[in-house]
Order: sequence, then C-alpha cells, then structure tokens
Amino acid sequence: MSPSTHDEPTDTERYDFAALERKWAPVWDELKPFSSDLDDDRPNKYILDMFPYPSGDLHMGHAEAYALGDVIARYWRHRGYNVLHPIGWDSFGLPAENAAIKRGLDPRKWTYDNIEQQRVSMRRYAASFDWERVIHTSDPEYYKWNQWLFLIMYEAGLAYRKDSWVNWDPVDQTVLANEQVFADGTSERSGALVVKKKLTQWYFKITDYADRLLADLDDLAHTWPAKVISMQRNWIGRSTGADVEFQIEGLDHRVPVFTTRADTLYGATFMVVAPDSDLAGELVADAPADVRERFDAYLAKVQKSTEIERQATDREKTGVPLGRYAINPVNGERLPIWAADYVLSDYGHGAIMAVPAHDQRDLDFALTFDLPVRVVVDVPAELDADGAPIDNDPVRTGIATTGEGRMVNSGPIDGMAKTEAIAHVVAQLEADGLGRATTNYRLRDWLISRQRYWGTPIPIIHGDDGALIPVPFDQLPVELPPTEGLDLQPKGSSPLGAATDWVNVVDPRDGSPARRDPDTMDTFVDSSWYFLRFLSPNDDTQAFDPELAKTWAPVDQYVGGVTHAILHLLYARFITKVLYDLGHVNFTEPFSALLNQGMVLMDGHAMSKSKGNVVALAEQLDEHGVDAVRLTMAFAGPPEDDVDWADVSPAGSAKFLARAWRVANDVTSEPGVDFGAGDPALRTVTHHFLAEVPGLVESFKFNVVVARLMELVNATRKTIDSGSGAGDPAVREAAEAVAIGLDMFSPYTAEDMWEHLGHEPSVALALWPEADPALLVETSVTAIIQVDGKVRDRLQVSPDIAADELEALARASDHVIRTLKGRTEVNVIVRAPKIVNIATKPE
RNA sequence: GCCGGUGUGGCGGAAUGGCAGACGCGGAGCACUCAAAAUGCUUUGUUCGAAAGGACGUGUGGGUUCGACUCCCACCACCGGCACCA
Repeated sequence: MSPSTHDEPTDTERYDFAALERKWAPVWDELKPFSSDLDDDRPNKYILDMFPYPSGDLHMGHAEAYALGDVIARYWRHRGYNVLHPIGWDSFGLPAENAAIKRGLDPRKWTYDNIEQQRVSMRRYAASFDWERVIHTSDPEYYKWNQWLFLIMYEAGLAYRKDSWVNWDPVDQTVLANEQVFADGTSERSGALVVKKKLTQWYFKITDYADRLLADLDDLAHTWPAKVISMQRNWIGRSTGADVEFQIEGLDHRVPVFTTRADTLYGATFMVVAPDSDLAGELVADAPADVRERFDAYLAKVQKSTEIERQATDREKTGVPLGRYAINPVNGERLPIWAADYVLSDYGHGAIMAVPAHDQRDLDFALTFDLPVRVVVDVPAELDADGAPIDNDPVRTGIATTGEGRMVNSGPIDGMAKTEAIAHVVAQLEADGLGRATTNYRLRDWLISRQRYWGTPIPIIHGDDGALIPVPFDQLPVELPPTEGLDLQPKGSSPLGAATDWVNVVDPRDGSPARRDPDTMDTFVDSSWYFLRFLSPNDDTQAFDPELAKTWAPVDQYVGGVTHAILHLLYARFITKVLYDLGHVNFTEPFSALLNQGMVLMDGHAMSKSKGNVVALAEQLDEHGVDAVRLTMAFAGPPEDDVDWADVSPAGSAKFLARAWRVANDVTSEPGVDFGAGDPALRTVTHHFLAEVPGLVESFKFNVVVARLMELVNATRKTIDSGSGAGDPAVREAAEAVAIGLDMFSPYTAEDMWEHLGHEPSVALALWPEADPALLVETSVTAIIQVDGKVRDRLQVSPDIAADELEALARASDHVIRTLKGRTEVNVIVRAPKIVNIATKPE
C-alpha cells in the first residue's frame, strides 16, 4: 500500500521536516537574525568557515564543515556575543577556466552560476551566515585589493622576480608553487607529473618570514590541531648548522657550503656541487673538452629526469668529476669536486662538503666512485648476543655511522664530543673569517605567477627597456579583459598576452610602448587576507578597515579541512605578518583557534565518482531533512575524526528530532510560568544540562552535547508520561532548554519548538539560561565501596557524609563483609562521599 | 629513517586518576495492529551459573598508585606529514 493513500493526520501532531523547512526559511529571510552590526556593545566573536570554491553544488564535505562551524557560531550568539559569521566564495581558479574551455563559455558564467546554486543550498541548509557581507574573490571590487597587496609588497621588496627552476604543470600549462606539488611529484591541481622549467617569475619572499612562521606556531600550540602545527614545522624545515667557506684552486672567490655537522669537517674527502647550479657552470667554464662534454651530457640527463626518478631513495648515485679541487679550510687538504644530482641547487648553497664516513648519501657516492672514506667520529660498536662488538666500519658495512662518539683524526678537536666539537670548529672558522653558524630552511619563496586567465592580473607594466613599472594605486583595479576573441586554451603562456588591446599600454614615464604583465596571481593570494575583507566588504577606499580589524580580528575560531594545513594557512599567516610589518594590522596571526573537521567517507573510503560511492547531499536532505543531516554530522563523533556515512544513522537523528518536537508540543503550562514549582528531579537534570553544555561546546565535544540533549529529552518524556505530567512547569523549563540547545544543530526543529512553546522567533537569538547552582547540589550521591580496587557495593549517602561514618557504612555492607572473609586489611582509603577502598592481603 | 597522532562492545563513540562502555546505531523480545509501517517499552561487553553471585575485560609487556582507559617506560599495529634538504 502506498503511504499517500493513508489517512494521515493533518494536524500538528506529526513531525514533518519538509513542512518545517518551508515554514521557517522565509521567516528567517525576513528577520535576518544573523546580520551583524559590528558596532554594538556586546563582546565580539569572529567565527569563520573556510570559504568554498564554487565547483558545482554543495557536497557532503561542505555539509559537515558548515554544520560544525554553525554550532560554534550559534552557540556564541546564545551566550550573548555579537557574532560575525560571514561567507563568500574563493571564486578565481583553474576549474572554472577549464570548465569554460570545455564548454566554450566565459569562466564568469560557470563561476557565478555555481555560486548561485551553492548560495541557495546554503540557505536551505540554514547555516547562520550574515548574507549581507558576501564577497567573491573574482569580483574586481575584491581583486583590486589583491593588486594593492601585491604593490605594497613590491614596494617593501617582498615581491620580486627571479629566473629559476620552477615546477611546471604540463596539463594545466602553468607554473606551481612548491606547496602545490605533492610529495610524489604530482600537481595538487591536475594530478599531472610536474616537470622542471627555468623561467622568470614573480615570487613573494616568504623565506624572510621562515623563522617567525616557525616560532609563532608555539603560540598556536593549544588552539590549533597538533597535526597542522607539526605539518607546518616539517614544511618550514628549519635546520641549524654552519656555512664553511672553501677556497677553490684557480677561482678568485671562496665557495660556501652548508653543513649541520661542522664537527666532521676533518673527515671531508670530496666536495659535491649540484649539476644545475651556477657554480657548476662556473667550475667547468674553462675545463678541458672531455670534462666539459661529460658534464654537459650529465646535466642534460639530469634535467630530463622527473622529480619522481630523482627522489627514488634507493637510486644509484650518479655524478661526474669536474677536475677541480677545493681546499679544506681546517687542514689544507685538496678535495676533488664532483657534480651530482643528489645535491640540490636550491638548498643551502647548492654545494656540500662530503663526509662519507658519517653521512649515508656521501658514503653511497664514495663507494660508487671509489673515493676515500675517513672516520673522524669513533662511534662505540654495538655488541652482538655473545657480547662481541659488531663491526661498524663504514667501508666494510656500507653504513655510515651517525651516532655520538669521540672525535678522532681531527687534529685539535680529537677527543671532543659532538656538541663541543661543532662549537670549537665554528668558533675557529669565524675567527679565521672562513665560516659562521647559520640556519637553513626547506621552505622556498612563494611563486605566485600563473600563466592562466581566471585570476588577478599582476599590476605591473614592463617598459620596452625591461623596466618594471608598478601600476599606480589610483589606476587599480587592472581588470581582466573580456574573454571574447581570447583563446583560453592552455599553451604555456598567459592568454592575457594575446589580448592586444589590454596588454599594450603606454609607458607612464615617457609614453613609449609598454606591455602589461600577462600573468595572473596564484589564487592563494586571494584567500590569504579575505578574513579582513569581511569586516567592510563594500569599502571601495581600502582593502579593509584598520579600526574594525583592531576590534574584530584576528578570527576567534576558524573552521575548515586539513587539506589546507600547509597551503592556505601558511600563506595567510605569512601575509598577516607582512600586513603587521607594514603597519596595517596590529596582530601577527590571522586565526587564533583552528578546528579541522574530518572527511565524510562512504564505506571506509573518500567519496569519488570513480569509486562509485558518492553520497549526494541533496538526496540526504530530501530523505531525512536538513536538521537530521546536520545533527548526524555533529553526533557522529569528535569533529576532527572522519565520518563514515555508512556507520551513522540520519534516520535515527530524525527520530530523535521528532521526539524532541513532540515534547514541546505536549507542554501545557503557560510561557512565563514559575519554574520553581516544578518537579525537582527533572529540574536537576535540566540545570545540569545547562551547566555542562557550554564547556562541552567550547571544547568541541559536539557529539556529547547531542547525547546530553537526548538524555534531557528522554527525562522530559518520562516526566510527561509517567511522572508529574505535561503541565509541570519543569517540563516547560526542560523543553525550552532543549529548543535553545537544539538550535545549534537543528534550527528548523528548534524554531518550531520555540513557537509551540509560545515564543517569538527566533530561538537563535534566545539567551542561554543560567544554571541555578542550588539545583546542581546533589541531595544524595552514590558512594563506591571497593575492596582491593574492585567495586563490591554502592551506597546512597548524603554528599556531606563524614569520612568515618561512610567507612562504618561500608564495613556494614554484606558484600564487603563476605569479601573480607579470609583476608587481612592493610590499608583503608576514604574519600567521602565518593569512595571507600579497603586494601587487603591474604591471611 | 625523522616527526606527529590514534588504538575502548557487532558498529559510531562516552568517561577532572575513583561505578568502563554515557548517548546512539544494529540485534533480540514485547505492546499497539487483521497485518505492516510508525510509535512506545524491555533487553543487549565476554564468560561461568537455574539463580543468587562470581571471573575476565580499554593494542602488548612492565612501572607508579589504596585505585590506571586516564600518568611514566618499552614495544606492536594503524593513520598522517616530511624525506638524497647536507
């Protein structure tokens, strides 16, 4: 039988989530309960969800993130805070451009159509965003300020051009920042294998900030996930050591190398330079033809190899001798110089001193090419099962010794331990002007140029003499030209270069012909400061209002996925420090606290079309309702854990919502009734709930909050059905607490309950009721009676029972008497009123 | 290899050093129903026992403590980051 032929009750006794959504969405549209006036006198909270990229409609991942962020935003409103909870779109970027190319459309259309679709879905999803502060990074009114940011950084020397080996995505036909290349050498965007190209590009000088980006992580250690902190530390990759300068025979300047093991300097037996470094070229410049040919052939081979091949760790060492010699500054020894690709041109100085005895890479190389190995650290040998020392000679074992030991074969530092030896060598080098203590970073400067259309034009004009001329501030924005007549097809250079009318300009200095920079900025520039734009989204005189930034920024709580652990979060931290240094903001970190939500999985796997396990959000919403889906996201577990949709029950959530809703329906007492006359047992449950939930929300234990809501609903149901009944004021008090608490998770249901309880919308604006301390005092507690730490009895006692009285009660327990039989007491612990523990031993 | 995190019922998960398994899913039974759906009630860690009542139990092995899921040490497994970075 089809359900539609049923005689369904049409009255209000039936919970109908779809009807609630239809009923309340228009009321909220009218009421605008989440529009924020930044000037009222309540305390501030800035709650920010990472803004989405408009790729199609919202999916389950968005649903989780926005459900969790909304719990926090709604919570602080209930606590009486003035909450700023804005939303916008990160709407520049490659997917729009690629989709446009595929369909022959303008990327604008694809982008803004998707934004509209997502906007409609978000409103249905009832995320409590302030819809009057929406920003799109692809609006000229927004990206104008990207250009402003670029220009102030250029003036400060923090934006610069250099010719360097860069990561090139052969599919998207653009360069990428280091952060956008995965460890396996593939592009974060297209998945293509990234190749190296030598190009002149724009960079932001993030390396100048490496130390501060690292040090300030300490301040975030308690409010950011440990995982993100650790990933950023790894990425910055600080390494302390020393620069050592080597004289090269026949060269008029010394060559520095970086080492973390200055103590092993006496063990250096050769030097290696990166084949693609300028130094290598210089060293072979006037080499004999045979050396030169070998080197050129090697360099060509290295440049053809992919990042993956180069990084294979068990790869055979390769290299060529350059026929040149370096002089060891501490003992004057001549060290042959080789070129080998295990040395990287863009780390340290692109050259190393090789100490094969104590560095595995150098040892592998030395053994391959039969170079000398000299032990300078006497590392005590480990003992085998019979107590005999195990041979640890690097040449015989092929294993470099890296442990602690005493220096040998090292002249004046013989006998010293590592730390002392390093200090001694560095001090000597400094005294001789041949070296110094220094620090290196894995972090590289941020490459921001992109050879694509759909991004912020770089506001620079190239004079025909090669001069770089910043576009004057009053001529911003440099707007993107229309796509008509432009071929957006990726071809290795920016499509903007072909927009003749746009790219050809006059040199502001003398009126001669000049060209605009044809590249656009990495879209991570857009998102590195957007949190400031929300404070004054329509300001056309400045990027953001510095006064509002003082009171509202940094963001109190940022919510988003761990995918941006390095990329976006590192860039935003960097740009914030730049804005601080340039006097635009008075803080140095953009996000005071960070919550990473987990992923939504299906059957143990990330959802993907190829796996065929995609759960459609729209279908879930239609089947279970917005409120049930949001509640399910929060109840599934700790927010930072992944949610497997196969393991959770939106139907169960809907069932609970119906139960909660019926409780409010059943209430018969009038609004404003004196709760004091209500059933004390239920009131105690309610006030424990009111007291406990704030701490739970503030420590992100949303799943426990939902459990507490369920307990409160169950207790209320029980009071209605088999206790003092629906007219008890305590039932109303409990139902009101449920409505306010439930608003954080399931606002439609909560709003309807609130109305049934005789209140005006919106429940979202209702203040959290204060817990009455008098009701939190227990009149009777359960004391645990243990023998040898095992529970033997439970006694209901007064909370202020005296210790000796409790002990006496415990000893009177049958269970205790029985257990003590045949044992001798050795100790008694009494912690009244909670516990008595009698420790015994056998007689 | 280095760094970080996590290990609790059939499942998702609770638990300021003090009742392990809250809350829910799933299962079983019952009520309502001609029947079903919906709803409600009971029950549900393993194991011995007819029951009363025991024993065991939070990855493994130690330790601290009257008392350890919780603190310390060592190890194992899984997840994540970095890795030819000198």
